[in-house]
Amino acid sequence: MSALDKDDRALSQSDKALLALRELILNGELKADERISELSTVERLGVSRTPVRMALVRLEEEGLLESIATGGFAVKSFTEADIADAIEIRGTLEGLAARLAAERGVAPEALAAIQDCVEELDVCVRETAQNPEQFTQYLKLNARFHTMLIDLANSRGLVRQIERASTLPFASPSGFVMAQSVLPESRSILIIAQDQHRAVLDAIQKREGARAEAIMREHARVAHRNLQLALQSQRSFDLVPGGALIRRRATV
Amino acid sequence: MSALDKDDRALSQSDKALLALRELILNGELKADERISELSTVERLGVSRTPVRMALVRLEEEGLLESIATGGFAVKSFTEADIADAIEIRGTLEGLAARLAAERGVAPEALAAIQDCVEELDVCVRETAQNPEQFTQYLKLNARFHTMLIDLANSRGLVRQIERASTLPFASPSGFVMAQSVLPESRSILIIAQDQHRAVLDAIQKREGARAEAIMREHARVAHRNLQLALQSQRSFDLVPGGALIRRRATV
DNA sequence: TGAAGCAAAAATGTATACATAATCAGAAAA
DNA sequence: TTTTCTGATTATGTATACATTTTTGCTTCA
Repeated sequence: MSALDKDDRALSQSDKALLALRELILNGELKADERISELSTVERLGVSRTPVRMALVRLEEEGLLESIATGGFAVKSFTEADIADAIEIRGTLEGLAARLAAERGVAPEALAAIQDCVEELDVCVRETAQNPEQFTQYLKLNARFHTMLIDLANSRGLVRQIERASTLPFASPSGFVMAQSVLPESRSILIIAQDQHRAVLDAIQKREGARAEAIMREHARVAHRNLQLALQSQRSFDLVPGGALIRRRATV
Repeated sequence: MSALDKDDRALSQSDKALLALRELILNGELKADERISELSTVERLGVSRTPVRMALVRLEEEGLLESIATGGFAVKSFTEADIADAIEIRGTLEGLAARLAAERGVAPEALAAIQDCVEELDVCVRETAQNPEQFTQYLKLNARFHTMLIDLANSRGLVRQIERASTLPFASPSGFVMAQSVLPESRSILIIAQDQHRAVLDAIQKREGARAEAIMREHARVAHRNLQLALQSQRSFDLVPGGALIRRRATV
C-alpha cells in the first residue's frame, strides 16, 4: 500500500539484493578487503543465495567489488590516487559529451530545459547563504544538471560509459557536495561551479566545442579540490559517500 | 593433455560459459534483438543454467546484451552512430592515458619496452607489402602497443574503463585491422597509423601532454575511417568481428 | 613457546527442483 | 478470413541440495 510496499512488490529479489548490498558497501558496513560471506548476506537481506550471487557479480562488474583468487568477492578499497583518476576520467568523458553537444548542435527545447535547471541552481546557490539545508536541494539539482548535459550529446554509449565512471560515489558529480557544505570555502566553491554550469551551456549554444570540453574538464576538478579539502577535515570527510572504501594515508 | 584440455580443467564452468557465449554472439550465431534461450544455451554449452545465467549477467554489464522487459536477455544491435561514438570514446580515453603518461612521466625501461614494440611494428608494416599474412601479426603487435601505452598512465581505473570501452569488438583498436587488410588503401593506412604510434611516444618522452592526447584521439579516428570504408565493401565488412551486431542501413 | 599437521566446519561453485509468469497454438466467434 | 480468448507449454526467477575446496581451530610434536 505504501510506496515502499509497492517498490518491494515491483522489485525482483535480485534488484533488492543489488540495492541493499550496494548500500551496505557504501555505508562501510561491509569492511574493505574482506570477503563478503554469501550466507551472512542471505540472512541479512532475507533472500536466497541466487539473487545475492547475481548482485555480487554485478557489483564486481561495477567496480565496487573484486573477486578473490580462492573464490568469492571482497569490497574493493581505493587510494587517493584512484579517486583522483576516477574524477579525471569522469571530467574527460563529460568534456566529450559537452563537445559533442556543441559540435552536433542541440534542440532549442532541450537547451531551454537545462537552462531552467541552471536558473533553479542559481536560486539555490543564493539561498544557501541563509539556509544551509539547501545543500540537499543543490545536490539534487546538480545531479539533474549533469544528467541533462550528458543527454545533450545524444549518445547511448556515452551515457553508459559515464554512468559506469560515476559508479564510484566519490567520482560522481555529487560526490563531494555534502563534504564541501561544512567547509568555510563552501560558498565560493558553489559560485565557481555554478559559473561553469552557465559557461558550458553558453559554449554549447555557440557551438564552441573545444571550449565546452575544457570547461567540463575543469568543472570536474572542483571535485578534486573538494577531495583534498575533505581529506584534511574529519568532519568533512565523514560526509563523503563511500568514504569507508578510501584507504587514507594517516588516520587522525 | 593438450592446451585445450588444460584450459578446460582450469576454467570454471562460469568462465567457460562466458567465453563460449561471447563467441556465439560475436559470430552472429545468436541473432541480434532475439531472446537468448537459457535452456538451448545449456544444451549447446554443456553446463547447467547457473553458470549460463552468470555469463548472461556479465555480458549485459559488458554491453553486449540487453535485458528484456518480460525477462531474459537479448543480443544488442548497434547502429553506425553507436560504433562511431564508441570509437570516439575509446580515442578520448586513450588520449587521456597518453596525456597522463606524458605529464606524470614514465620509467625509461617502460618507454624502451614500448619502443621495441614499435620497432617490431615497423618491420611488420614493411613486410606486409609482399606478405599479406603479416596482418595477423600486425593485429597482435598493435593490440600489444595499445595495452602497453595505456599502462604507461599507471592508472588502474583508466585501464578498467578503456577495457570496458573496447569490449565492443568494433570499438577496439584491432577492430577494423582485418577489414582494412583487403582495402586498396590498406598500406597507406598502416603507414599513417604507425607514424602516429611513433609520434605519441615522442610526445610522451618530451612530456608534451596536449600533443600526446591529440595524437591518440586522431589515431582512433583511423578506425572510424576504416569503418566507413568497410561499410562500403561486403568483402571488407565480413572481416569485421561482431559485424553481425551492426544494423546496416541498406543490405546490398 | 612456536610451528606444523590434521580434522572439522564452513564457504563457494554447480546443478536442479519448483513456482510463477510469459508465450504460443488452436479453437471458437465475429 | 481475421480476431480473440483460453489452455497448454515453455520460459525465467528463485530456492535449495550437493560436491569440492578453503578455512579455521585444535592437537601434537619439536
